[in-house]
Amino acid sequence: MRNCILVGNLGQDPEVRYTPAGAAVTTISVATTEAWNDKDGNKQERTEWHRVVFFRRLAEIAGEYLKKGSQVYIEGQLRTNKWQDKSGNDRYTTEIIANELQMLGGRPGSGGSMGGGGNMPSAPKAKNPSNNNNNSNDNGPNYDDFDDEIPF
Amino acid sequence: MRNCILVGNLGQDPEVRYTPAGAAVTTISVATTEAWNDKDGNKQERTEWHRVVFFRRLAEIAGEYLKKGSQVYIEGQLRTNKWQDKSGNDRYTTEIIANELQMLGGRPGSGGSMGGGGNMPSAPKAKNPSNNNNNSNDNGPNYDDFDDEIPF
Amino acid sequence: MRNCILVGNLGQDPEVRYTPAGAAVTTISVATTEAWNDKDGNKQERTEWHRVVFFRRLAEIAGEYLKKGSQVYIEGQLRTNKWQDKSGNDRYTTEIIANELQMLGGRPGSGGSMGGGGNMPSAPKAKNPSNNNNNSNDNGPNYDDFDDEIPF
Amino acid sequence: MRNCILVGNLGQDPEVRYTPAGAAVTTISVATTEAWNDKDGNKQERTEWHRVVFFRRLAEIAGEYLKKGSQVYIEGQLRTNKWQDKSGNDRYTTEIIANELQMLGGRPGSGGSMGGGGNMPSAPKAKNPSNNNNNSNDNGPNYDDFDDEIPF
DNA sequence: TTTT
DNA sequence: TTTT
Repeated sequence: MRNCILVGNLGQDPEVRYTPAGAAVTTISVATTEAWNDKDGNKQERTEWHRVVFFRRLAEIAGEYLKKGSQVYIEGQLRTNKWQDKSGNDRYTTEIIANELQMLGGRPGSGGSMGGGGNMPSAPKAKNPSNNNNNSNDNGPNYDDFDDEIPF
Repeated sequence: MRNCILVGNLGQDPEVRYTPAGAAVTTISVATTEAWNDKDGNKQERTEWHRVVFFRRLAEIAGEYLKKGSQVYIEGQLRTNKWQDKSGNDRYTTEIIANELQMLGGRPGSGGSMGGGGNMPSAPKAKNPSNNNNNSNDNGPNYDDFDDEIPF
Repeated sequence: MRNCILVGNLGQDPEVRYTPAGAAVTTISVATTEAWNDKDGNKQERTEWHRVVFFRRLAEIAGEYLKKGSQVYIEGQLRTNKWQDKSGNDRYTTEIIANELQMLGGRPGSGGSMGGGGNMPSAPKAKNPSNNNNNSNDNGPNYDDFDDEIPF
Repeated sequence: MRNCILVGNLGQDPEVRYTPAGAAVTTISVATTEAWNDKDGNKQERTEWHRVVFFRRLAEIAGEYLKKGSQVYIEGQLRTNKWQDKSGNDRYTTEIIANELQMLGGRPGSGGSMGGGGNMPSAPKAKNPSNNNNNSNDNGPNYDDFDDEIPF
C-alpha cells in the first residue's frame, strides 16, 4: 500500500550513503506547510517535517537531482524503526519509505547552490498519448493487445 | 502515480476474459457510498459506481477471490479509453486500472452465490512486527541490510 | 493535504480522553501488514503499527464504535510531536491525525470481546445511485442545481 | 473519501461558469504523463487527460490563478455523470470533483499567454512551525490545548 | 532546515 | 490541449 503522499520542499540537500553491498540509500527532509484560519479568523500556519528514505535506483536519482529547496511529490509507506540510544533506551523514528518521486516546478536550476544544477532526467518527449483502441463496436474498450501498451 | 483509491463493494461478480495471448483481464464494478447532511440537516447519500480493470496475475486473483458484494480496497490509475459506437461516434469510458487489491472484511464466504467461495490467499498470519534494527547507537536507524528486508 | 491512508486493524481498544474544555481525544493503534516474496521466493511479511489520533466528534465516534480487532480505513495527516522524557531529552512521536474514518467489514459484533459490540452508524442503506442529470443535450453535464446535491 | 490525486498540467485555460444562484463552477483539463520502459527496453510514455471540476470558492480561485500550462496538485473524488446526447442515447462523463487545489512550481508567470499572469494567493509567510508541546514527562504528547492549534 |  |  503506497499509503502516504507528500508535496513539499527539501530543507537541505539530500544525504546519500551506501550499504556495504553498494546500494544507495538517500535520506531527505521534506517540509509540508498547511494554512488555515483559526476561530478568530486569523491565518494560522504550520510546517511539518518529514524524513523520507529512498533505496537503490530511486536513491541515486534523488541524490543526483534533488537539492535544498527542491519541490517534490513523493509516494511511499510509513515505517517506524526502533533503535536504542546510548543509554539503552528504546527510541523510535518514523520515516516514509519512498517508492515514487516526481520533481515539481519548472526548470529551477539556473543558479542553485549546487554545482551541476539540473533537472529531472527529462522524461522522453511524450508523444503517444493514444490509448485509443479505436475499435468500432458498442461494447466498450477491448484489451487484446494490452501487453504492448501497459506499464506493468 | 497510483492516483486513485476506492473502498467499496462489488455490484456483481467479476467478469474475467483472456487476451489472445492468454493473459487474464478482469473487470469489476465497485460502488462507493458517501453520506452527508444537506443544508436542511437531512441525511443525503450518493452511490458512485466505478469500473475497475485488472490485468494478468491480479486479474486472476480478482476473478478467483472476489464476488458480488465483496468489500475491497483498490489502488489504481485513471484511464479514459476512446472507442466508437455503431454510428461511428466517439465514446469515452473511464476506468481505474488497478495495481493493488486488498480484500476487506472478515471471512465472508460461508454460503456465497459462487461455488468455491473463499477469501483472499490468507495473508500469512502476520507475525514479525519487527523491523527493529536494534542497533545500539545514537544515530538512528541504519540500513546496511535492507536488501534482506525490504520489498522492492 | 489528507496525506496518509491506512487500512488495518486495531491492536487494542481505543483510548478516549478529554481536554479540560471537554473535547474528546481518541487514540488508537492500527496494524497494517504487507506481504511480499523475497529474492529466494519465500513469503515475507511485515506488520507496521501506526498511532492514530482523532479529535472532537470523530474521537467520540471512534471511541464508541471501534474496538480491538476492528478493521478500519483512515485518512489523515502526519504529525510529529516533540516532547521531553524525564531526563530532558528531546523525543519525537509521529502520529496520524485522522480526518476520515470508515469502519470496514461486515457486521462483526455478535460476540466480540467487548460488551456492547456494535457497528458503525449504519450507512443508510445506499440506494440512489443516480447523480444522473438526465439533461438532454450534447454538451455534457450541467451543474445548475449542484447546491442541492453536492456535499460541500 | 478524497479518493483521487492528480499532479499534472492544464491543457487550456480554465472555463468558469456560474449557476443561476451565482455560484462559480470551474472546469479544467489536466494532463498527467507516465513514462516506463517496455519489454524491449524502449522508453514509452502515455498522457492521460482528466476533467476536473471545482465549485464555489475553489472554483473562483481556480479560475483566477490557474491558466494553460499551470502545474497543479489536485485531490478530489470521482464522479460519473449520466446525460443524453441528441439522439437520446445515454452518455457518461467521468470527472474529478476537486476538494483541494495546490499550485505547484515556482514563479511561473513572467510572460504567460494570459494578461494578468499571477500566482497563488501567497500562503501567508509560514512561521509557527511549532506543534511542540514541550511538556516534560514520559507519556508522549498531550492535547490539552488542541483547540488552539488544529485546523478542524 | 524548505517553500508559498 | 499540457508538461517533462
